[in-house]
Parts: sequence; structure tokens; C-alpha cells
Amino acid sequence: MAEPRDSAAMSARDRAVWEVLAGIRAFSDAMDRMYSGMKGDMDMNATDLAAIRMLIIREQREQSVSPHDIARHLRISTASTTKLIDRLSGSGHVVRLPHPHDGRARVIGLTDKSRHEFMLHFRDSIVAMRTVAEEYSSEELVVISDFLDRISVAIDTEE
Amino acid sequence: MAEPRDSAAMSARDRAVWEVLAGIRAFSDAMDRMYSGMKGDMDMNATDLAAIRMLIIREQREQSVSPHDIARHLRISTASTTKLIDRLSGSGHVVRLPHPHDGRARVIGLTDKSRHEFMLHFRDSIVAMRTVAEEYSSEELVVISDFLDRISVAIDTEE
DNA sequence: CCCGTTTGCTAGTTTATCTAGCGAGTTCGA
DNA sequence: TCGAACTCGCTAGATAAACTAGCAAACGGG
Repeated sequence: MAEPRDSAAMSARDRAVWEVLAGIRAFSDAMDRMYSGMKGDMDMNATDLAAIRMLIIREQREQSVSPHDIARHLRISTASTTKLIDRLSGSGHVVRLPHPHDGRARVIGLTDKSRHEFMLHFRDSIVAMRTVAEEYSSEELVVISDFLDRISVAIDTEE
Repeated sequence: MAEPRDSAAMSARDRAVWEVLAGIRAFSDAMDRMYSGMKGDMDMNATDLAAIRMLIIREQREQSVSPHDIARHLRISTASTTKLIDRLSGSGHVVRLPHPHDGRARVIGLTDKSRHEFMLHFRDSIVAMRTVAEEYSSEELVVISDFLDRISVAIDTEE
């Protein structure tokens, strides 16, 4: 992203680092495009789909999600979040559950419909990604997943 | 993303593949959050920022971008794209240039203001990512960037 | 040279976001 | 223990951004 570009002045080492950053860019670009496509396929707007993505990922980490969490993740107001949940709730994609310990709070749960629908449109991509992954040795995969985890932490600005 | 989860039934090999997919998820989640944050920092809505991202990436690949390309990338209508470009043009982030060979078409160009502003808010993340990358050997970096490129191609559904 | 297509735009409508403010529930210190 | 300050999610009304429909200008193959 930053500087170089005149590759003549770069060492092989610099170039390797550079290539990784370019790879990240390419990946995030492809991700953007894929998610834009899914929004059309699932007949959903970008924000609502981003919320579903977030819910799915948090569910897999066994973390509960509140309306407030959604607002923070998407950086929209809590008022907009209320309406977002109204929409997703009305279409049967999420449910509002009571928070076990806090009477004010809610826990937003995914419905099977969401999971199935998301999987339906995401499955091909997962299979494609798995196919790519399977071409690497286990040692390489460890390096890659370690790298991805570290990059994720690095860009996660804990507000 | 799909299936497993009861890790007892997985081989070490399966687990390595699984971990990479989990890494991709974590990364895309962190990316989502980072971009949401930038939208607040840059005082821009999510779509407009996504358009800027696209333009920056395409510029680095030396590909020109038309309004139509933006519409396809974001999956919004050409009408919405016109207004999006009106906004970004009005705020001095992009310029409409004539297409060299097609009198109907336009080429959307970034301004220095865009590049600087984007870099200002993205620099810290780039540095953080570079720092992570520099902890790996050149051989590992080659594997990683190769992987990222392949994953990008894999999920790029050419409409 | 024409006719069908493509490109980007305008107009008017619908949808989604925002700001402001409220009631209920929680927390904590006097 | 009780009240003040705070947090959570919601409502109401205003603003911003998306959509559909349709148009003129430019292109391009027969």
C-alpha cells in the first residue's frame, strides 16, 4: 500500500514483505466483492449482511452479541441498530432474547434460517477456499493461520 | 465455517485446514471492524469508503475505473453510483475524467486528498501489518502471499 | 448508415441512517 | 439502604442514501 513501487530499489526481502501486503489488499478486495454479491443474492442490504456475518463469527467463538455490540462493530447508532434488528427480526433472521443477568440488555440470536441461507450462498466459496488450503502442507498451514491470526490482532484497534 | 467443531473427530491435518479457515474468518472480521472505524474517522459512509478502497487498489494495479465498474463492484445501481460520485467529487476525493476512447464513458480518478487522507487513517494498520510480516522468513512470506493470492482468485466469482 | 446496445445521468420514490430524548434496570457511593 | 448517575434498547422525526424508470449521447456490428 505505501511507498515502494519502483521495485528496482527493493531487496528481495523487502519485495517478499511487499508481496504479502499486496496479497492482503487483493484478498480484502476480493472479499468486498464477494460480500457485495451475497447482498444481492440474499436480498439484503450491506449493513444487515455485515451484521449477519458478525453474528455467525461470534457464534462460532461462542460469544454472545448484544445490540450494543452490533452498533460498535458496524459503527452505527444504537437507534439504527434497533431498526436493523427490527428488519432482521421481521424477516426471521434473528431473535431478541433476554439477557440472563441484565434486565435492560438483550442477546441477539441467529435463527436456523440465517445459518442455512448464509451457508447456501457461502458454501461454494468455503469449498473453494478449502480446496486451496488443502494444497499446502500442514506445516505451511500452521504458518498461514498463525499469520492470519496475528494480522487480525494487529489491525484490531481496541477502541 | 462449515461443519466440524467437535474437534475430537478431526485429524491433525483436518485441524490445520480448519484453523486456516478460522484465520480467514477472524481476519475478515477484523477487516470489517477496521473499515467501519475508518468510516467514522474519515467522516464518510460505508459505501463511499468502499469505493475509495476500490479505487486505491485499482490504481495500484494500474487499472482504470469507470462509474460502471464501481456499480458492479459495490452491486449498487448506476443511479446510486452517479450520486456516490457526485458526493465524492463534491468533497474533492475523486474527479471525473473523459474516457480516452469512448465518448460516453468516464474514468474516475483519485485526488491527492483522497490518497493522503486514506493513508493518514490507514498508515498505522499498514505499519502494524508490516511489523507482523517482518517476523517471518522470506520463504514463509512467499508461501503466505501465494496463499492469499490463490484464495483471492478462488472467491472471486466472475459474475 | 441504421438500429440495437451501452454509458452515465435526472427525476421521483422508498429505505436506511442520524440526532434527540425517554423509561426501565443497574451500579455505586453517601 | 436509598438516591444519583449511568447504561441499555427503544421511539419520533429529520436527513441522507439507496432504488426504479426513463432519457440522450456515443458506440458498433450488420
